[in-house]
Amino acid sequence: MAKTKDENTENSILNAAKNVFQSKGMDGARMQEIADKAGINKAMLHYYYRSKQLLFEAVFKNAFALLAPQLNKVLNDDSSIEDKIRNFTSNYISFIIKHPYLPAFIIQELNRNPSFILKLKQNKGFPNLEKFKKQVNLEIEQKLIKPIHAEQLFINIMALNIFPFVATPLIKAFANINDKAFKQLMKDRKEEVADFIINSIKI
Amino acid sequence: MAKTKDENTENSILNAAKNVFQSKGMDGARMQEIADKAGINKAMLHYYYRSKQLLFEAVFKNAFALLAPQLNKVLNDDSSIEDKIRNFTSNYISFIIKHPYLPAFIIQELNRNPSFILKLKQNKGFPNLEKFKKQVNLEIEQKLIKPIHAEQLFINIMALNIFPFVATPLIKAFANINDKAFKQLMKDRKEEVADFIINSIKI
DNA sequence: GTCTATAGCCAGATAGAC
DNA sequence: GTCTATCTGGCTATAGAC
Repeated sequence: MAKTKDENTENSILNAAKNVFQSKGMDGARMQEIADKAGINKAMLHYYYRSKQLLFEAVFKNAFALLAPQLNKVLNDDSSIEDKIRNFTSNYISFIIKHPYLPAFIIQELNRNPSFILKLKQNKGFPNLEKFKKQVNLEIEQKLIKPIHAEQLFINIMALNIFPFVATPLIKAFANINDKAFKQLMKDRKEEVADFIINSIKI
Repeated sequence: MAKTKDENTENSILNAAKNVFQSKGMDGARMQEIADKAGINKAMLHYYYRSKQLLFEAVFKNAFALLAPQLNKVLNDDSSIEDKIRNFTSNYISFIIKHPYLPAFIIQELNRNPSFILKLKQNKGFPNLEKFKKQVNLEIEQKLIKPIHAEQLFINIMALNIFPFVATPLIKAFANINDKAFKQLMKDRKEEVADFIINSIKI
């Protein structure tokens, strides 16, 4: 419907497709709705992207390409584990507040088709734990942090940062809070999550 | 296909529907596949459950009814916060290892249709944070644990326990591990997650 | 490049025999 | 209760005019 500021048709399609696919998923999305949101005709979708599958893949790859660099930041820079956790948590939650559908979308579609990630792993920017592992083990040796498996620490960081944005309706229902209160909780987490993790591992 | 030990048709349908809906989701599921898995005809599905929507709701409610008591355990018994966290973490991860699709299914379908949870909230067994909040605040006052908002602690407990089972393909790819190694990591988490949380909050 | 019209298929639901 | 056959609608995709 709204053309916002997409210069060309191809871009307005991709933008509309992003909205529809990320909220409805591949199976729930309808080409007609994407066409309507892009303000063009259904036939144009096929003219530019050949098929629903290919349009979906374009959206998915874009979404993943936004997420991956955020992770690489925590995995591959040279700051201390503590600084990494603080920076990552703050940056990442800010990032997701701007793209709230993104993590649930990626997770849902990977669960639907796990082999999809094999293609992504080919890319050289694909996140990798090797450097992070060495650093964790080094800081344990230096008695800077308590013993912990790097994989478990990594899972914990991911979980604490991402989960609330994936399970939003569940959390709002259990905590019995409205949208405004939920958003405030998420803002607070920018610092609270980092403190929580660091409290747990620092000596 | 396999009838396992479903006495009657209705049950074998529900069981087949559970498998298909939980792995494909509402939109991706096909009535034909459910019929095949139940070893009966497509028309029978409608005879017993009238529509795809109603069959789905039966599956969803069953799934949620399995999950809720697990949460109520941590929220409403009288043990200390520390004991609750240890018990919950161990029990919950054991539970999900037996039902690996369950959390992703519930979260995905609630994201697809968030208003669905309003109906669930009517049920008297629906998890509620009030008692847990009071207990957290009391233990903070008694200097047993560090100051933390009960909602944030609750989110953290949920996140650390549930997230890896929701984002399994992502974690396996990032950590570059196979299925066997992943399962071992999850078993280890039965104790590691509780230690991680308690380390963070205890004084 | 953009549109209308329609082909072709597939899935959910129903009718009706047994 | 269980089946086969079929209706009906909706969806992706394409043909073809402009």
